[in-house]
Amino acid sequence: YDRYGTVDFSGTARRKNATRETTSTLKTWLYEHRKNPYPTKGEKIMLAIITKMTLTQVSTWFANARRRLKKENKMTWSPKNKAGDDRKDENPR
Amino acid sequence: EKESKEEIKSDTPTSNWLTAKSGRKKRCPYTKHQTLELEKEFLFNMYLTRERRLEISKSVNLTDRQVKIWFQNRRMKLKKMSRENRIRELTANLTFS
DNA sequence: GCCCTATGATTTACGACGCT
DNA sequence: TAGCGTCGTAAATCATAGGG
Repeated sequence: YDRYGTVDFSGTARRKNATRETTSTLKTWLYEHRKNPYPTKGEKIMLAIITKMTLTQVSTWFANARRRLKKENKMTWSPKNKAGDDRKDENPR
Repeated sequence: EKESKEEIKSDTPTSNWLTAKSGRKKRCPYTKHQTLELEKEFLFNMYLTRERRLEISKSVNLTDRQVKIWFQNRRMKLKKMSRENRIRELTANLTFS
């Protein structure tokens, strides 16, 4: 228990769901890039800034979104190579 | 604290890991005991020698490869936590009055 | 308040690439 | 080449916000 720092101490960030605006922004990006829903690091940073989320949260959001879309048979992109992933064109690392 | 039935066979023990076709191995959550042992070792050293890794894998009943990957993932987790703490501190000093 | 389940985060397991 | 390193991700699982 207590995955986040302290057990409720007024002010200790407990997980919060994304706001409607944030979800809307990310869903829009996802839909516009449905053929390749893998934002590059630069794109993630941009999305993180406009949604006021952290880079990690943006990555997690996309990972969950892709997987849940796939589970509902709504995968609109090519399966990506095997598992794990594939190179991300622009400045890979 | 009773660990109920620990160390249950990890589906594919010694039998194979590569013999039966190469599907990706299904994720198998480690027991509290296994995690605790790995965590203790990590506290001692973040990087394992081949010998040490072999000993550990035997003691927690995981494959050599699983232990190697566990340490790799653990180091990534540590790096992520450090990053977050750094930013948290920075933000706190900026916001605190 | 008491379930639920949708959602964000964490835990295993790899593939691709790096370096020695 | 062998072999272990990091990085990004998939998939499964976990924890709990939040709405009925």
